[in-house]
Amino acid sequence: MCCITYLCSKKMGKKDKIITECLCKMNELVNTLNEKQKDVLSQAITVHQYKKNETVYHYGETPKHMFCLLSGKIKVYKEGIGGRNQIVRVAKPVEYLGYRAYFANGKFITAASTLEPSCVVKIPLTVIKELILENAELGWFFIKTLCQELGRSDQRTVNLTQKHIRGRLAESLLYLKERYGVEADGYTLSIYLSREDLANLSNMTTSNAIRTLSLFAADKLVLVDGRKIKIIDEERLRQISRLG
Amino acid sequence: MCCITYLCSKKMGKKDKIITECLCKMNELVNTLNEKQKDVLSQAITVHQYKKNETVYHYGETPKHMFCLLSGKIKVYKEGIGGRNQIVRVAKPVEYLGYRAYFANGKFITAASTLEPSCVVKIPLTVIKELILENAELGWFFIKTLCQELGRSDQRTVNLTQKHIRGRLAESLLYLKERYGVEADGYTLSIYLSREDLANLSNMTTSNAIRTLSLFAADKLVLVDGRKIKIIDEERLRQISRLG
DNA sequence: GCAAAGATATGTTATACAGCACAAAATTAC
DNA sequence: GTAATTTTGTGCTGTATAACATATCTTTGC
Repeated sequence: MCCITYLCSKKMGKKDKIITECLCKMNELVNTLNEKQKDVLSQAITVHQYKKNETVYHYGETPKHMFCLLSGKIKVYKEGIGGRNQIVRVAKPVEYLGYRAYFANGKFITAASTLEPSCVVKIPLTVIKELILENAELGWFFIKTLCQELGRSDQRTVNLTQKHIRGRLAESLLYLKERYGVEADGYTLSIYLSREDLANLSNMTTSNAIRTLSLFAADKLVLVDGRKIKIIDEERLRQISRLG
Repeated sequence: MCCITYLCSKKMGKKDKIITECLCKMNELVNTLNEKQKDVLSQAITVHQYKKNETVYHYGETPKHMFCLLSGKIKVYKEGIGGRNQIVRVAKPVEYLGYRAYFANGKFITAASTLEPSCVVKIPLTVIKELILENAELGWFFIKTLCQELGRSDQRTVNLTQKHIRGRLAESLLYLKERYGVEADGYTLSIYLSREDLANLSNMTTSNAIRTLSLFAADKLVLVDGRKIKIIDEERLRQISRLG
């Protein structure tokens, strides 16, 4: 991970330009702020480039910053029993991470790492908390986001516990399509996960993720080429997901 | 379900007194408000008495009110595959329910019903939203609450998916103790759930909830008398929950 | 280019748990 | 007080899926 703004610190003009570009991408959040608050934020943030498979934050750490994913992809996961990880969500640009634990007065109970090279803005949590307490509209932004995530989390609990293995994998593939979309061909998922990550997302062993994906391919529901997955028959996939 | 304030509407003094008492119990929320906002709230709320096993809100309904549980106990659950319900959380006084779906712009994806006779305040969601947008401190109250619930939900996902049946039941018993506490004897859980509800909380069949609870009793971890459950050996229960 | 390490694939075995059947006990209804 | 219904308890069977073993294919490092 390297801090872009630090690297550019000797050419202040360029640094300011980078920060401005970041704030522009974070418009959904920034638009709630007045000029003074925008200034406070722009003084507080730093920009960082992560390589693939780098850790953004660790389980058990005390949260100091929240993260805004500007480009790339990040997985948020819990370390489960016997080294088996459970991916609880995947983030795409422009989404925010790492504030939940701080707002709930606790340490991180999840970890996060990049699935691809990613550009991330770090915002000190003390600054965000102050801004929320003086700006109700910003608070509302977080409330909406949290409510959506809580809904998704409750949904996931039932999906992962009650559906059979085929239903869980089908659900995950549809989830990935909904979150990251498809490439220009209209079929290939715009994310290349390892079978292990696919398994961790679907609450199954790696072997079973491989096996079940092969079965889906044999049934002509998907077309698999290494980590590229084309979703051919979305309707039947949806049906499999529904029926468990 | 009957509306207490309506029943008393001819004696305005008594009605006002009831509303004031309610606002007093809701102090954690009400303390964030100024006098004018308190007045808006007190004009908007109604008080309702629910019998045991009454539905507070249904799956699929459009949310119009949020609920504040003043006394009693409520379960929030999702209808799963094949009629098997999954209890996602249980509420105790004084906690708030039914606002998530509205803030996320959706319909209820859970249902809620009383586990005991319960007194509930209904607050129109439009009123709460307006108050949040003009009062950052109230927004912060909801952010904190949501962050705690989201953490609990993520935790539950891993517990329910990765732990074995004994671990899941142990976890549920500890969860109930932590949420509702124990009676004067220091051991008996202050909530009497049916074996079916205990199963729905622990993601297992009713038979297995009964069987596993009997095993716990045989192992002298708990003492069971009908729906009364005494937790005898909390330390070992905690161990079983940890190890899965 | 080759060795080493990691990811993917597939078959076999073991087991935890659901599903079902049925009995006993407790609660509710009349 | 008796019948009907619901809840609780126990045993048996089947099966979904984890766990393990092993082979092949792919990537990485030198």
